[in-house]
Amino acid sequence: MTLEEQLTRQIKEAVSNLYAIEADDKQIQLQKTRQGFEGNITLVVFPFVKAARKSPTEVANAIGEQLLSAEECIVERYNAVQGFLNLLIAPSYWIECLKAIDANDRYGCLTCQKETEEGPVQPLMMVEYSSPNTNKPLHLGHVRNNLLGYSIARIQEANGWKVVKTNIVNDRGIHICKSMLAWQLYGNGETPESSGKKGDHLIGDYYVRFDIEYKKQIEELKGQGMDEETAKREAPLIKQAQAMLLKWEQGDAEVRALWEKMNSWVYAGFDETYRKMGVGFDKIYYESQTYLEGKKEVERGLQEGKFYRRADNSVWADLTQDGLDEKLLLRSDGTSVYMTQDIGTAKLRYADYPIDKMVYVVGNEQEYHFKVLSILLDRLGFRFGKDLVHFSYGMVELPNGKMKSREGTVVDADDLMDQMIADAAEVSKDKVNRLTDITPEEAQEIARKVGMGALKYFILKVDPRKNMLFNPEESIDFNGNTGPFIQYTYARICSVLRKAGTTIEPTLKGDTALNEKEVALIQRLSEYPAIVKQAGDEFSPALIANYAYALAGEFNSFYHDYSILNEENEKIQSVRLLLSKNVAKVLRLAMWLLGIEMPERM
RNA sequence: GGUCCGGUAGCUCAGCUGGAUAGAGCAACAGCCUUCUAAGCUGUGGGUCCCGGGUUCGAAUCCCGGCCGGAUCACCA
Repeated sequence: MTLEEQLTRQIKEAVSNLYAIEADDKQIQLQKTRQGFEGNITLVVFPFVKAARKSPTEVANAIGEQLLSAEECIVERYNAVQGFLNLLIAPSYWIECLKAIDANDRYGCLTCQKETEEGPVQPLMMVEYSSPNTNKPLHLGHVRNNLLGYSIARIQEANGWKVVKTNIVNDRGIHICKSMLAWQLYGNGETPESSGKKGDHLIGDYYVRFDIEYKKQIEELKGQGMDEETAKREAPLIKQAQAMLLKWEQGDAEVRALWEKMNSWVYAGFDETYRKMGVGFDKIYYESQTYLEGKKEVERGLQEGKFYRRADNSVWADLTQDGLDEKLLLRSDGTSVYMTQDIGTAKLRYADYPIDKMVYVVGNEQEYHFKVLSILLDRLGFRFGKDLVHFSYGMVELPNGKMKSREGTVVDADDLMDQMIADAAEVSKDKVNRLTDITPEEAQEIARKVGMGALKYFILKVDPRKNMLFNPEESIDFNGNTGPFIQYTYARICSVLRKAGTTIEPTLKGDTALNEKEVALIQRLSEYPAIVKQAGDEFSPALIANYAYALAGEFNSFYHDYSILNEENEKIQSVRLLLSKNVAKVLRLAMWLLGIEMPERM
């Protein structure tokens, strides 16, 4: 039972005795005691003042007295300030609390079950993230997506779900044809080997090239007196790309061979990026393998009168009843669009897995798309349509606005990661006073963990729903509210524990004295499971990050003020060791949920 | 124009399911390493919580109306 639960029960009893108030949980408002007041936890008594017909202070004092005389009293002292009843919890409670935390290696991991005919089972959540297009390398926007998706998967696992991480690779479509066409026209047979470029970067360069040449053609046509709209439609390059897409859908051998070759280059590049980022998937879907299923579903919907065909042969869904527009599902030339593919992918996924909850980690720019997808799936008779969750996160913006691949104003994922690791290596070079016995390989490994930790934390600490700013001119910090700060705290504890040597047995007695900072730390540790729960409910890695920062900060303050290894009182030393060990454990568990590795030395 | 999201210190962000004196980090300034790792700790300065109403014992937080910024409403994905 948590502290809050115990107190809630006792407070209910108290107000019932005192004022005959039958309080519900919502009225029992407990919060952490504010700095500057004595106490650990505070009851807000305003909700009882009216019914009690007493002043707030009187009510607070009366409840305080009741808590002191309660059976299994855990309150040592109390003080009442206006309507706030500050409670100081007895040290023996905190010692027991610490022992319980120590005994649990999977502290903070919750269980979750759903009832079935065969008994309770773990429910399954599928998390889709990353979802790259195979026409360009990953950039910082994708990094946010990948880190969020991966972290969300781990957080939901900690909340008791069975999680299947999935990736839908957008490996076909007009944008892919643009890269292919540009390579065909201007590439002179260039390959990753011949150019020394990573495959995804090579392809990305041709995607940019297409746009440059296309724009030239548009300008030319406009110079001949054509209006912009027509020029965009009539430019030879776009017509060629459309023709190529049509050929692709018709299975043209030559186009397919080119497509296979170029995609294989991209996948080799992506694999490297994912490995460096430390993310992975349990099941990968390719749109080239799901779009036909989508087309079939659209055809079915058409036959069942749920969609309609226009005179130009294109197929549409009328969503005006749902307050939305009309949505294209198949182009007039019969080729499929994004929506078509997503319908097919969804169907296949539900056929492959007993999904209880489907989560799409996709940017907030696609909110309309998922609203429509949900309605379309529902209309097609899929029970899961209504339940899909679009985990909509904000954009990463640069000081001069949004990133645009075609315009080359992107922060490349590979470059950024390399830069972070190089910066970390540079910083640790200055830390000459320690780690003298370390090999260059170990040093590099630490730099990798620290650099990636800085990057991941930088991104994940921000509320995922909000847009965030990245300034390439300013390197990501290694001091203050950062990943390395937390890693450093962890490394320091590891160092202390190494020097303490012997394994620490939790043989603590309830009468051990605790200082304020020790109590604050234990209390902070005790909050962790609730944070994990909340992070799961709200899909927010940021809550975990902020928690870890607060915990590390409190530990650093404690570490500064009190010695652990030089403490002469054995009882006190063993409490401090046990406390340190568990702070390290929770930091590691929390950072694990963010996908951040923790170096034991740095 | 419709819909959605945001606006908190010079900058980047917490806090937002209503509670005490609105918090961190960075940047600036001042201290702390013969003592468990100074990627640390301590302190100083810095705020019309976009504006105006309303609800309430109490509003950065909830409601309404503005202002500003972003996203979206494609035979793009």
